Amino acid sequence: MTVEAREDKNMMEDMDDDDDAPLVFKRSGSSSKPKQSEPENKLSSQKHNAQVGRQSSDVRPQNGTNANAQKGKSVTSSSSMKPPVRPSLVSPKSSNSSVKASPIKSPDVNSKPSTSVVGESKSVKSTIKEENSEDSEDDKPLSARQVAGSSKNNPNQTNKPNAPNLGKKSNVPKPEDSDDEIPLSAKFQGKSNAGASTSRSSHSEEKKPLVARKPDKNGSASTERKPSTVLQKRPADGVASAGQSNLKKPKLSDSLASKDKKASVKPEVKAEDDEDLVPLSQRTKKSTTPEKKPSPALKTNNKTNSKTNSKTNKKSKQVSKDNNYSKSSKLPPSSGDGQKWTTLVHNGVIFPPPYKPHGVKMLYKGKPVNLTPEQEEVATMYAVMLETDYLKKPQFKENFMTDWKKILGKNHVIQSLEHCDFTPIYEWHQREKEKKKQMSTDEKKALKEEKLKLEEKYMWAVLDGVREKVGNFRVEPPGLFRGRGEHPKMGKLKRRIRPSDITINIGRDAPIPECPIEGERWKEIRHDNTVTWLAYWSDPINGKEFKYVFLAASSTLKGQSDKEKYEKARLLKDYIQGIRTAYTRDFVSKDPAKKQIAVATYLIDKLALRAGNEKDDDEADTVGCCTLKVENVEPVPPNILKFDFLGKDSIRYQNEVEVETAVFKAIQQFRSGKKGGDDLFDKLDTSKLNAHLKELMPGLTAKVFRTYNASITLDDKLSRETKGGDLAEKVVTYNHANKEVAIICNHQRTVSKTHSAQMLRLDEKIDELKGVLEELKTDLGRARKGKPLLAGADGKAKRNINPEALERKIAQTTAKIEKMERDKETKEDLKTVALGTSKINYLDPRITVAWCKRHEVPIEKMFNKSLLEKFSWAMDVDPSFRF
DNA sequence: ACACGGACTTGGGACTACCACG
DNA sequence: CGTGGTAGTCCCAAGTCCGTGT
Repeated sequence: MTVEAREDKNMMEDMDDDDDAPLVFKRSGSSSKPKQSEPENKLSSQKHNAQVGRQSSDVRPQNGTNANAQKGKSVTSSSSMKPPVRPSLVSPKSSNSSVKASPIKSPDVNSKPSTSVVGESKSVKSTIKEENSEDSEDDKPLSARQVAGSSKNNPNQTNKPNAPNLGKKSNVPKPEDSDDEIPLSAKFQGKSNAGASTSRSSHSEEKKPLVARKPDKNGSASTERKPSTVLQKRPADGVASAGQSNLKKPKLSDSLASKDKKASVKPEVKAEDDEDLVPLSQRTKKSTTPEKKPSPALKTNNKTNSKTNSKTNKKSKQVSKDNNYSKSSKLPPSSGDGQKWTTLVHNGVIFPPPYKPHGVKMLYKGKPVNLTPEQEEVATMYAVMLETDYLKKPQFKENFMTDWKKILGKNHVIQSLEHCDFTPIYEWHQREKEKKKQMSTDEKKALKEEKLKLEEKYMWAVLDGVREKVGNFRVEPPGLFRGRGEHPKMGKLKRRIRPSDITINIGRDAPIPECPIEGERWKEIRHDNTVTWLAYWSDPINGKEFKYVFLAASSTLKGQSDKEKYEKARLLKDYIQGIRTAYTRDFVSKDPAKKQIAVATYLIDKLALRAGNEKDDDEADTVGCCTLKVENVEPVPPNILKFDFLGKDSIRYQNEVEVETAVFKAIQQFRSGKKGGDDLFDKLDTSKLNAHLKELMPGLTAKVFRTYNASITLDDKLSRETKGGDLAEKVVTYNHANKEVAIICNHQRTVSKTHSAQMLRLDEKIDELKGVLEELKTDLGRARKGKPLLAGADGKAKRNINPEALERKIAQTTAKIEKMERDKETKEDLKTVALGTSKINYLDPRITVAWCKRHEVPIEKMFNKSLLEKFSWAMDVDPSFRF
């Protein structure tokens, strides 16, 4: 064992060296290309994700300030004591949006797609599209649509056109934008086609193989899924390339070698990208379709392969795959059987340093107490949190004490938290922090380098010959669990994770990472290429859950998956109209289950609500669409629904929305005869909902609506609201669109503690500038009349300046004031809205990249370094790309 | 039909690095 | 040159969704 490990090590190191180059995208220039081929593949397959979509703007929750407040979390400052604060606030800004669903034209929804057909469909669509071109409201978010309908009322939204149909919706404070421009709906109808229905998918049955374990080198047992045979070494190429990084070797057979592949691939790829050109509808179809559905044949192959697995298989597999389909079909290699990689090399994970006792004594009933290092460690975790709001929560304290007592032992002097005084430890900690802060820049730098050196080898993995960043190679240090909201387990001790808790997943031919802690060994070694994790351990707080180590977001693997997510959302565009028509029809279904599904789908589509899985009692009490309680939705006649509930992360969602009468009535009916805490949708859960959605579109799940609505909204707003203007104005336009999306998705943040002070300071500065402006104007008047200028504030006489110069100054000052006022507005506006989350997770980066290209905005203005890396797959999109 | 195990995405806040300012 | 505001990172919790075994 060890031996082997060693070898690896070397390898890796070498590689590392190569790369020093820090960032840079791994993929080579064309970068995306290579990948592309893969991505497609994936689509087809399995799992994954679909994601979300969203819609209209109207809906936005009102958050205003309140929202923030609500979150209980936060704030460290203790001063305020309030307990957990949560929601109190809230008042929304009122908005209501009205939404209506627009009924739209086309009839049927269901359409399930006929399979094949891709080509056809495409063409069809295209035609359609062109004709109608614009409109289709479908593309737009519901809300938007509605709004339009409602027309006047909604000020807010922005969105969509008024197409004829729209339903009405309401209002909300936002101004209306120009929605009008939008076209109408035309398109929808056709869409259906496509898809194959469903399922195809892939399940890879094989996956489960299980595990036989054998002891392996590290002593840990290794499991293998299949009978594997011998190991072959990893293909040389893999290694080689590894060093470099770039090309990923395709899984293909060696022969294909990257080059060929690329070449061949490219065209394909191109095609995809090109789709952009094509009308939306077409595009989507094209791309998506092919990708998604693997031909049966393929699947089979894959499966078999996978099963067989083991090295031999691997190789052979690959080959075969390639041959069979890969290129032509576009399927992703992985697609069929769920294989995610062929070779995987990494160095495992790094552990936090062992606890270093500080010896500072806390007081119990006023007297210093001796604690063992273990006891002291836990006491310190608590002491450090002295100034946080957590320590105001009884639940937290109780859980902490329960766990700490286990370590103190039954007869320890410390029996009650009440008599504990952690101040000495807290102060010691503050001093340590201060010391650190006071270190010179050089010292800090040295420290940083030292750390880097220690961690470097863990930062990278080589997957299929490509060097990729590892996301979280640091094992979580022990600490006190900080749950969000009113989590029943907050304050519990999260114990230290040891190597014997960790399962490593690595290529069969790769050396097993050396266990970094002397005398210990890994729990298990696996060689499962159907998953992407490099290591995992079970969560010490909730033993049923796992903590995984994955590749970073910038990796090809994640990039592919991300792209598939957006492609799926784009596919929804083709189905959305039919889906909306269908659920609208079911609002009045006699079948209660159907009716609930229809209403729930409507809410998910219109409000971008999350699915809402069931939760255990030992988790914070939060809800999503399927788990909404009667008390969370209040119908206000004639047709307004007031939502108020805690969603993911205990973030409050408050919104008033105008809905279609049928929905309004349905909600009233669902509520009747129930208590506040009862489920609004008693006949529904996420699996039923998603099963239904899958019948409407292959791979469709609730989250896809969020992605769809978020991306379509951005695309729509950008195209509608970008006027000429300078760079700064364009950026403002983008951020405005981004903000709309964040509001729709209810992405909030707490108001910074210094927000109000900052606003005041801005006001002061503006006032000051205004004073200067007045003075300049006075000066100008005098200068024009030839009078000497008045003395300045400092009492000194000013030099006389000619009127032109004064005018210039006035213009400058005026511009400065305007800019500051704009900045101030934006700041106030965004104080509770977080733009980052949607940018990272919901907005198809190709929309942004294409927009930047079209409007000559440097992409760096919109994406920071991490985002650029994460979205490297989207960089070469055609400027005409539209979601 | 379900409960449950499992894998992967999404999310806000703490922490840091960094940059403009007085 | 300290500072404070921020933008960017890190951290890890909390969701979604799939497959499975019962």
